Amino acid sequence: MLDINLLRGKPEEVKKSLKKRLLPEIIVDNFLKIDNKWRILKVEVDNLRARRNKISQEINLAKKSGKSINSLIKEAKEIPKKLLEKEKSLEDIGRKRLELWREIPNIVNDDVPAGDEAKNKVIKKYGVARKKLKEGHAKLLENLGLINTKKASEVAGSRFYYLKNELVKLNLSLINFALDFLRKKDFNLIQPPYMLKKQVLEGAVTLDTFKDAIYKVETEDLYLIGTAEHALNAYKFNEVLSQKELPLRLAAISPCFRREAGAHGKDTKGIFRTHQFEKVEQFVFSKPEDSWKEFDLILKNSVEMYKKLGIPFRTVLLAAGDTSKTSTKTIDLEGYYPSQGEYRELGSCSNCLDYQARRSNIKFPDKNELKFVYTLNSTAIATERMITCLVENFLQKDGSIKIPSCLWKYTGFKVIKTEK
RNA sequence: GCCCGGAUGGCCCAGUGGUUACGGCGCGAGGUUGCUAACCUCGUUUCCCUUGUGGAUUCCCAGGUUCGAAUCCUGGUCCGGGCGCCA
Repeated sequence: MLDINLLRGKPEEVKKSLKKRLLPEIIVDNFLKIDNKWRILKVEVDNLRARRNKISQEINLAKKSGKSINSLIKEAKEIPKKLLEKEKSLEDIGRKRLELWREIPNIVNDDVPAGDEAKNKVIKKYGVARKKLKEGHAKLLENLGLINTKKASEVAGSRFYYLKNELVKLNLSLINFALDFLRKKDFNLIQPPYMLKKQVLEGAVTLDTFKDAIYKVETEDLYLIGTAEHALNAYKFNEVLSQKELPLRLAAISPCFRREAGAHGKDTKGIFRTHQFEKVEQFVFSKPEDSWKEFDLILKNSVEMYKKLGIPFRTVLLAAGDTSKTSTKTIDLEGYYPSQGEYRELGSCSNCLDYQARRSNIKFPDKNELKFVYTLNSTAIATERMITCLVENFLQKDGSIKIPSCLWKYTGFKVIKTEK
């Protein structure tokens, strides 16, 4: 969430950002209205509490000096009644206020273009996107006997899959490649919890993500993570980090679970968009002044890995309307898909400033005050998604699939052959 | 799943119903001296307002009892120990 002083002091700045995101500016006024109400009520409640505390002290003093306390007690007994009512409405309004506050998205950075995804800006292209293909990854993998989505949808529903044989190894190889790569860059490797408590997950995501993307575990107060980012942000939930441990760079491997509620009919074939996939994720807790340096670092890591894999891809600065609510600026990495003649998202790199840290209460000491840290995240490799891109780009004339050389030591094979 | 014990400021730790939660370490600002450092003073939860010698809030979380709760009661979470179950 945003700094309360920014909301109160410079609401026009927040509105400007909302406009760039194509979101209604009125939510700022709605928040400020209720914030105002809350402040007035808070003063009333505080005053009543002050009176109560004072009388309690007087009772204590009178008792010690042996004076009569009956009349004092009588007055004191009146206060809780009045308080109860006021406290109740303070709480109700406070809850509503927090809800509205949390739904105001992060301020987008100055260089982020206004508008929807049509305004996304290509930054740089890597490799050559020239190959053409009739069949997409889904058909290719099925023909090779490497996936079975039919059985998966029968037993689990649409957007599930069975990976088979060499594809299982390829998937694990991508994971190991990414983990080794980041370990060499001194990232701390993490295998996090795959479920989180509601309160903790709310520290990383806004309500719309909750609604469309997150699975609830029915028997517990737990939710399946949609990405390791959630669990990595949670790694320091409610903590004060020391100056020394910043920047704290983490790389996690986890499955990701997504309901894809808002994506009906899109990318329904194969393993491009699924309810469950593996991803290696980079996450950084940083001091404010270092955050853009860290942003460049994790973006560069992702770019380097994609280069080693040898796929054609590009980096794209997302327009405000396409940037997630927690992020101030996001750069997507998009791989080229010969079957579609298009670039599609493989991962993204975001700077969330103190937006998540404020929600999750993660601070560090600076001078004689505690400040919120900045958080950043970037996809290293979302492996199933990456596989779809690899197979389309590395399909050979005889129907076999070439494996990038950086993966050989993990796969143990250099090509996936056609025979089943 | 059952029984027992625990959770207090950034960290460690004291505090069995009553004014301002004790002390140590760390950190920050300022200062003193014999300057590879020692010591002293002040500060170090969050929020609100009329910005000052102001008020509220804060002892794992949510309720409750009370004029008043870190302290008593109920429920929960997590940590440690014991028993049970288990891949």
